[in-house]
Amino acid sequence: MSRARTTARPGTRQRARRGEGEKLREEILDAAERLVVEARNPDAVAIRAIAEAVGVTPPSIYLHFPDKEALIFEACERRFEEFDATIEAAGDSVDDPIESLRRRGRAYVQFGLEHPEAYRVLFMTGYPGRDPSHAFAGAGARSFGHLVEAVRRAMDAGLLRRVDPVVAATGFWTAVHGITSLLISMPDNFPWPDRDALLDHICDVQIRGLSETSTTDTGGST
Amino acid sequence: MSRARTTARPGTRQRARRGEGEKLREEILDAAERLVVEARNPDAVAIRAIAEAVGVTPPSIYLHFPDKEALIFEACERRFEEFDATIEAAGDSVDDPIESLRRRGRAYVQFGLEHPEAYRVLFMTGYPGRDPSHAFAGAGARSFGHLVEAVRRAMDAGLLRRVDPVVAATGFWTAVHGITSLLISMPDNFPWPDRDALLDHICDVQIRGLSETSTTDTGGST
DNA sequence: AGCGATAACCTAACCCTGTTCAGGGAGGTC
DNA sequence: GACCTCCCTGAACAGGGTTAGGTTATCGCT
Repeated sequence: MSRARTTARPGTRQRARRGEGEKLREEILDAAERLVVEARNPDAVAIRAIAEAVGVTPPSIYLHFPDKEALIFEACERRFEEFDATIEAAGDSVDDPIESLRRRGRAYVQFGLEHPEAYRVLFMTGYPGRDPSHAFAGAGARSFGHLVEAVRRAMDAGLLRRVDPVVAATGFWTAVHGITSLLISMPDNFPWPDRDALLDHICDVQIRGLSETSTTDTGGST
Repeated sequence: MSRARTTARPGTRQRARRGEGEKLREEILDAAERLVVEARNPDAVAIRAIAEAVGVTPPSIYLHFPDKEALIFEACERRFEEFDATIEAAGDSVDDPIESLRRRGRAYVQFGLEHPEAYRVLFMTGYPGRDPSHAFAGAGARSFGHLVEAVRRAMDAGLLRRVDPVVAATGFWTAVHGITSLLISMPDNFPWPDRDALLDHICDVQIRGLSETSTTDTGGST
C-alpha cells in the first residue's frame, strides 16, 4: 500500500533475476503510462523521470525500447485492447442493431475522454515519417473489423442503406473521432453546446444519414 | 530571387530602424511558418533555426514572443483568415443551400490537407493548461458563425430539419474535422478506402442525417 | 554638432532533454 | 574458485528552450 512510486533512487530497485529481464520492460511501460496520465501531456514526461520512477538509470530504458516515441506509443497502445473490449461490450448490450451502433459511438467517445492521453498518442499525434502501422494492423484492425460487422448487421436487418460497409464504418469512425479529438484538444473554455445533446445529435445524424429513403435525393456534385 | 533564405549569420540582418521593431516580428513569423511547413512537424523546428533563418540571435525572438509555443501557434494562426475565406468562397459558389454545405465540407477538408502543419497546430495539439482561446474567439468564432448561417439558410429553405443550428453546425464541423485530422495523422500506409468516395459519403451522411423525415424514428436513448 | 536616452539586438550561459559508449557487478555454471 | 553472461550504471555528448545582463545603433533635443 505504501510503495514509494513517484521517485526511487537508481539502485533502489532490486535487480531482475536471470532470464527475467523482460520484467523491467513491463515496469517501464507501467511507469510511463502513469506519468503520461499525470502530466496529461506525453511530451512533458522525460525519459529520466520514467527511469527514476522505476528506480533505474536512463540507459536501461534503451535496452528495451529503441527511442522515447516507441516507448510512449507502446505504453498507450496497451489501452487499445481495453478500448475494443469496452466498445464491444457496449455494442453487445442491446439487440437492436441501430441502438447498438449508437451505443458503440457513445462508448467510443466516452473511452477517449476517459483516456485522453492514450487517445491522443494513438489517434492524434502521428507525424509523416513515423510508422506505427503495426498497432493499427493488430488491435486496431480487429476493432475496426468489429465495427464493420456491426454496420453490416444493421444493413442485413434492413435498417441501413446498402452502401459499402467499410466506407460506412469508416465514416462512422471519423465522425466519433471528430468530436472525441476536438473535445480533447480544444481549450477548456471553448464554447461547446451541451455535451450530451451534441453527442446524441452526432449519433443521430450518423444513423439517419445511413438509413433508408431520405426525402432529399442527394444528387451528384458538380 | 536568389536571396539566401535558409541560413544567415547573426549580424547579417540590417537592424530595424527606430519604431520599426515590429518588422522583426513579422520576419520571425514568416520564417517560422516556412520552417514548420518544411519540417512537416512543429516540434522539429528549433528556435535557434528560426533565429538563424531570420539572421538574428535566439534571444531576439523572446522580445516578441513569450515562448516557442506561442510563436508557432501564431505562425499557424495566420492561416485562419485564409481558411475562412476559402470555405466561404466555396460555399458561395453555388445557390442551393445543400450543395453549398457540401462544398463547404469538401473545401474544409481540402484546406486542412493542403496545410496539415497549420491545421494540426490549430485543431489537434491543444493541451490542458494551454489557452489559445483568443484564436477561436476571433477568426475561429467568425468562421464558425459563417457555418451556422449556412446551416440556418438551409433550414429556412425547408431543406433541413429544424434543430438547433448551433448544434447542427457543431456536428457538421466535428464530422469534417474527424476525417481531416485522421487523414493527417494516420500512417501513410493506413488502409483507407477511396478518398473521394469516402469524402462524398461523409458529406452525404451529414446532409441526409440533417434532412427532413427520415424513415427510422430515432427514439430517445435512455 | 554633439549628447543623452532608449529601442533593438547580442554574448554567454544555465539547465534540461534524448541518446550513446564503455565499463562494472551480480547470478549462475563448470 | 574461475569464468561467462546477462542486467544494469557512470559519464558524457549534442542539442534544446530560455534568461540575465551587456552592447550598439538610432533619434530627438539642445
